[in-house]
Amino acid sequence: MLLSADMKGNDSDQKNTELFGSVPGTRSRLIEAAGVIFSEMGFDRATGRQICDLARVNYAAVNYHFGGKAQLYVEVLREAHRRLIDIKAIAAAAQDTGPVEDRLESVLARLLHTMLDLSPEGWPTKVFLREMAAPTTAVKELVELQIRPTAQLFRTLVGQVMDLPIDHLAVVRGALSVFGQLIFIFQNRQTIELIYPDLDLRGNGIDAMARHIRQVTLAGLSALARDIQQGDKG
Amino acid sequence: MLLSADMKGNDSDQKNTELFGSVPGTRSRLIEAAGVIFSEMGFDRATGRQICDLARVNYAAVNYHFGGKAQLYVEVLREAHRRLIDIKAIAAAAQDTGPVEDRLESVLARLLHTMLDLSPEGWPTKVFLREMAAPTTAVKELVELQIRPTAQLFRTLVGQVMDLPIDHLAVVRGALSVFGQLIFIFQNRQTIELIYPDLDLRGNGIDAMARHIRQVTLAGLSALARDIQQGDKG
Amino acid sequence: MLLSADMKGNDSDQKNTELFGSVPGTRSRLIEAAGVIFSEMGFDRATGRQICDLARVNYAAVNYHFGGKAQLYVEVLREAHRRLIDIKAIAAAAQDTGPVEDRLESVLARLLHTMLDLSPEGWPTKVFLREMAAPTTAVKELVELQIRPTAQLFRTLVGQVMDLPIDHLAVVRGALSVFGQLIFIFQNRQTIELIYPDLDLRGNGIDAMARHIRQVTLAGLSALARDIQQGDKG
Amino acid sequence: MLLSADMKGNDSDQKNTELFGSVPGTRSRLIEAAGVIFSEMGFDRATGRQICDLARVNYAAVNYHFGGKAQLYVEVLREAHRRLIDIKAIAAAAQDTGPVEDRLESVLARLLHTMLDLSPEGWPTKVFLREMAAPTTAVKELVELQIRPTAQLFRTLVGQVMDLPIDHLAVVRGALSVFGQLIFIFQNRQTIELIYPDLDLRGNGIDAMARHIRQVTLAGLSALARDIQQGDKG
DNA sequence: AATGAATGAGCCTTCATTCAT
DNA sequence: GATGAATGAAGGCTCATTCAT
Repeated sequence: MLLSADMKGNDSDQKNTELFGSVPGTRSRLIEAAGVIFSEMGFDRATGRQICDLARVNYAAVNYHFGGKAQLYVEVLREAHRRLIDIKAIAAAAQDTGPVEDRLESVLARLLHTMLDLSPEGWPTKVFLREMAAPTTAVKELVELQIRPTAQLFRTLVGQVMDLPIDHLAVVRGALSVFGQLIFIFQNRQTIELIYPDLDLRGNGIDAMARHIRQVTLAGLSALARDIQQGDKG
Repeated sequence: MLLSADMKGNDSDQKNTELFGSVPGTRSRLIEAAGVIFSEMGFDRATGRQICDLARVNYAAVNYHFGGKAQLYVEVLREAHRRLIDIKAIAAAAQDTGPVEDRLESVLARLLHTMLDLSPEGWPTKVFLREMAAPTTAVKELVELQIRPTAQLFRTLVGQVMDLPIDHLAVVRGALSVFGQLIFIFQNRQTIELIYPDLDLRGNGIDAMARHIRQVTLAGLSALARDIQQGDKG
Repeated sequence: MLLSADMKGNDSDQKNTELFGSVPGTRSRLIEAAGVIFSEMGFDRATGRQICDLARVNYAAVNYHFGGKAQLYVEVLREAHRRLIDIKAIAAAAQDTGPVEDRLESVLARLLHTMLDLSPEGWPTKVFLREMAAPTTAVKELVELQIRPTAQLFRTLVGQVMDLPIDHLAVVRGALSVFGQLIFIFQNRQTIELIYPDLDLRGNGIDAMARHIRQVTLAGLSALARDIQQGDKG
Repeated sequence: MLLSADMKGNDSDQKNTELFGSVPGTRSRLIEAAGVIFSEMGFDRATGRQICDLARVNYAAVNYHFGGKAQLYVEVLREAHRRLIDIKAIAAAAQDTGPVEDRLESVLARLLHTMLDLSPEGWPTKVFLREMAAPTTAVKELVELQIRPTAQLFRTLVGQVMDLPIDHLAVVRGALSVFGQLIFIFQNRQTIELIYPDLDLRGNGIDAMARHIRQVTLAGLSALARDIQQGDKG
């Protein structure tokens, strides 16, 4: 392989991308298009032709710029990560003062909206959660950079709700409960919509769903915490 | 005759050919082999050649017995769900007399054990979670035949737990909450183990996790139901 | 090959065919169905499945009874020949007394009707004329048995019209002129109907076409004959 | 570069790449090879591998250049008709001044020579007659682009010969008479030579045959026209 | 006599990739 | 830097055929 992704590196059409918003440069357009396609079809089902058609570039450009479909995928994951620093903002919000209930619901709503957003701009989250369910070797890096902070955040919040130390196993399981209800909806969205067509996962229903999860979780975890603190070890 | 006696003895044909078992089990061997391959590669990446090689069957047998790769896949999904969730047993448990809480607990325990007791190497688990997360067109069949009944059952149970009509949106969301906590672990086991290495999802930890979900869910849904019936519409 | 067509031979279900009109026997049904399919699709395009479906017999029956698709085709050609002895009747009519014009038109009309008949019973003519255009090795036999007599008939008629000896080259060419106008319509029927949709090749238009050919041919050949007999050697 | 100089020199790329001839001629070689194979085997029996082997081209080139076997076939049909009947020349001849009879004779002579002068080994002849006799779905394209204009031209000429309006059915049938005599020989040459071995369809006999058809047709149609105009409606 | 099961060969197509400019 | 042309490797499927009963 003559051109490694590293060699081509970080820029060289950023000049186009950033300055002239209209003609973003072949390489950038490819990543953007690949993000959209990969997030919708997954790595296997996505074809180079689809991506290049969407990016309006030559079909050989994938190999020219990235050395292959796989390397393009890695680059897409990296770009997804870059955009998802947004998570930090969420974490900041979680550390605000105020009742835990409000902070939890705010975080839930934000995440749900990001995940269920249908606009093509939402691909970073999607491609990223796809990787969680079917990890490739490329994902290890992402786990450290994206998932662990988010998980840590939930652990913190749940620890506060349950009034237990952060490394108590019940807190870990509690974080999974919250995270699970959230991610499950995203990861199985199509199937859910098939089974429950009267459930709105696109408009206002998203907020309702966030509130629902908050309510169930708070009550459930509080009850559980009470049990535990009365000696019923998990 | 290409099938030697030991070949036929080795695999699980006998238990697979149900009711009026047909004779040599080519069909069963295909499903079993396809399950293994599909669970490892996914539908797209799996090739008919791999499956037939593993099943020690002629390559045209897929078409002869199932009409194509896609229909074989559907059959594999059916078999997977059949092995994962014994709906009848669940339904029976759900119709037992006794407090709703106990019945829900019983159903949950059953599901959790069915899902989590299986080693992650078992293809039914893998192929099933793969499909729910990245639905192919085959999912419609599966939904109608297998998932919808299960979902309906959950809706009924949750409706009883919450003492709300089955088409109340809070019941639908409640069913998702329960299902979500289960399936999420299922679908993201690898990632979860990466992030929470101290959480045991293979040995005794399974029971602990089961108890956790049961406790959170029951308490959470009950509390939510109380709120709703006091006028706080979900 | 264990069973050659010859070995299976001529009968053994003729008892069914002729006596019980309702259940004609596998072998007969196969030939009949194959005739229909071959006449419509040609040998290459016809598939064994189509034939067996139409005949409502097992898919392996073709090989069982005939030893293969090719041998079935030979048998179909033979059967076509058997039914086309009808030609003899035409020849007889041609030798009737009466004006040549009438006899020619009668023969033309008869042939045209047979050729353009759309009922599935018309397959013998069709499968046979198909062979004329794209002769397989199986056709040689048919040429002798079917085509040569018909050609001879036309030569006779044309000879009478032109008042020339039967082996005069002008007579041969004249026969081709008549035959050509006829066969061309059959062999290119679909194309003709595409180009001249207002031309009726199904109902009364057939008779009109026969009369047309008779008129053109008679006048044209007569004129040509006059020229020749005045010394203008063809 | 796989194409050696002699390869490129041998075939007829130069004359095929019309107008803005592209560079290496893979496409042309494919059409030429496909013509040969299709003419010998028919569309169904011909295989892409045969064609590409003959063209010394990669097997995927068919799809790349034409989008599939079917579209390649259409292109071959177009090329065949282009070579067989130079419509423009015919149309020019038809619009010459002078008596209609002369113009018809001129057109007929042209067609006959184009068709019959070609050795039966020339694929354009074969593939074209094959298609008219056993139309595939590709025939519609061909009809619209090539056959209909030619047919229209004949209708015009015959209409002038017969002094009848172009949509008179007798004109349509007259055009068929002319066309039929030509094409029939074309399509059934093998069989004809089998039956009339003393008829020369390769050497000087072609001219004789041309003159024959011209004489019969002119005299026949004229006579028929006289009859019709005297009230004997066709 | 007849059939359901199973086979093997081969075809058309698609895909990611490389070549040459 | 970028692209149209061309490649080769499979992949899924269909077909005629054979096997075993």
